[in-house]
Amino acid sequence: MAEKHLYGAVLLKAKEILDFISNSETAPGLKEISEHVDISKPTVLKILQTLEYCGFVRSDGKIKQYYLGTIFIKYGNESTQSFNLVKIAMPFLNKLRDETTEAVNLGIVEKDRVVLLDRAKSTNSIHFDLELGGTMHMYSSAMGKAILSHYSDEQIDNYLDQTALKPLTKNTLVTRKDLLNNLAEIRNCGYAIDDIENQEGVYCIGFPLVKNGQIFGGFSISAPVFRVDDQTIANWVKLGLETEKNIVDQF
Amino acid sequence: MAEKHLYGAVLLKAKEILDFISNSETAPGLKEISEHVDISKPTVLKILQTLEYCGFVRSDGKIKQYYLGTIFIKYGNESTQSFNLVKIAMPFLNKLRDETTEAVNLGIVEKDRVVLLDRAKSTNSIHFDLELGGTMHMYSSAMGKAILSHYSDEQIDNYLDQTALKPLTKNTLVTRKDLLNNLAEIRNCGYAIDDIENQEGVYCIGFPLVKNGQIFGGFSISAPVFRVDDQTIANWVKLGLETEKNIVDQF
DNA sequence: TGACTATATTTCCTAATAAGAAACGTCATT
DNA sequence: AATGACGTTTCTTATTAGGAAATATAGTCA
Repeated sequence: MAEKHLYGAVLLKAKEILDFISNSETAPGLKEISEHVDISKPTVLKILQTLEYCGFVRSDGKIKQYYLGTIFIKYGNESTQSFNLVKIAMPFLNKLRDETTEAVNLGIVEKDRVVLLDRAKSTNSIHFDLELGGTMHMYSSAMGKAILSHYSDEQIDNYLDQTALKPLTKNTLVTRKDLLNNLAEIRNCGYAIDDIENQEGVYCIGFPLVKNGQIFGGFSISAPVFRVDDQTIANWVKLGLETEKNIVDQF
Repeated sequence: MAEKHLYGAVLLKAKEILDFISNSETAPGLKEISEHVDISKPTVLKILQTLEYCGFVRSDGKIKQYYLGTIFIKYGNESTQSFNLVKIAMPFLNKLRDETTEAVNLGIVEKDRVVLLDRAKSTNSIHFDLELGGTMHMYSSAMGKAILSHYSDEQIDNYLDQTALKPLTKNTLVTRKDLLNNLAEIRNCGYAIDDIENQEGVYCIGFPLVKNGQIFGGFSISAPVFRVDDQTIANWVKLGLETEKNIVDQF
């Protein structure tokens, strides 16, 4: 858990607890939390009580169940709004969603992963939603590859040295060579294709957001693969590249 | 700050710091944070470093500026989704937004305040958005009054004893008598009106969500007052009451 | 109903952690 | 080159944290 000498042992424990609650399918109780984060029940209880006092968790029932507190809705919204990129890009991305009817996602890279900052939801009844604030690998996602393609050779090497290319679907690019070739193509054509490389059944086209050689984010159009054909792709690419230009001009 | 004997002094401090960052218009630095939360610079620094390690804050620049971390986008989304109410109500509220073109807000009460869980944004170019996760007083907001009207007399007394009725606009109901009369009306007609009582220029109609005598939330239609007239209100009330019924039936 | 089980909560003492004054770096500005 | 404004490090004392074991409380089943 710890790394070097970090102050605030309680904070690190609180983080473990919040993450565990966050990742639980069903709201956990004290015993379950205590077991999974490997901290004694009394300590976990005391931390949970303080977290609840702070509004970081809320609890229900006699045999208590813990949920993440509503204050995170506020914090999350503020984190999103702290990115100028979101304010600038979303109007264009909403328009792109209207034009394509498909989900349009906006992200940045943080610690080698793509973080989904905001999105415009698909208007189709059958669609996949990415979770806000969720993360994806760069190597498997359209947005990630679009961004990665604008890294320097050294940065790419660095990324690849630290990242295991695990297959997420049967199409995931898992060799350095395949990925590097793909990145060269992307650099050339200006957009990235994720043909069911990141998630079963999902096809994405990703675009980088670059100004003065500086990459500051990316966006993607995301659709169930059965709604995708060559003509559609050509249209989405055209619309996406226009959108990209509009966002970069405003930035 | 503290109340009783709470474990985790560092957590309480971290909360103060996060709240200060959250409430700052512009991203603050160490000195500014230290001064405002009244904790020494070294201590604040150490807490910030741990918060950054946890992903709770991110920082920029040499003279550092701190922002809320993107992990809160994830936590916030999960907090929202942990309410079944959101999953059930939002499809109906999106429909209501489409029918009215105005902002439709969904909330619950937490610690005597209305918390905005989710919303459907107005499709009009001129509109006010409530901030996700933001809170409002019950006494001044349509949603709050709609919910309060379903409290027992004792609960209402309790609320009023603990709450100062401060005027937020010139229309805010600031006397116990006026508010109690209004609550009686609301109980009678089934919806609440906020006629610029909570925020300048904003008119809202609020509806309670009640099942088996149990109030579990509320929603409101919210519009700039210049778009509101008697006929519009009558229509919104009708649509709102239908929506209310649909949501309660599903709950 | 009463015994049993599973979970939450409290107690209490030792070991570990936190706090902040003061000194030190670092950068930008003039 | 000097100034000022901030971030960072050091170090010592006072405070806080941790968890074993005991206790309380709710739910379940014979």
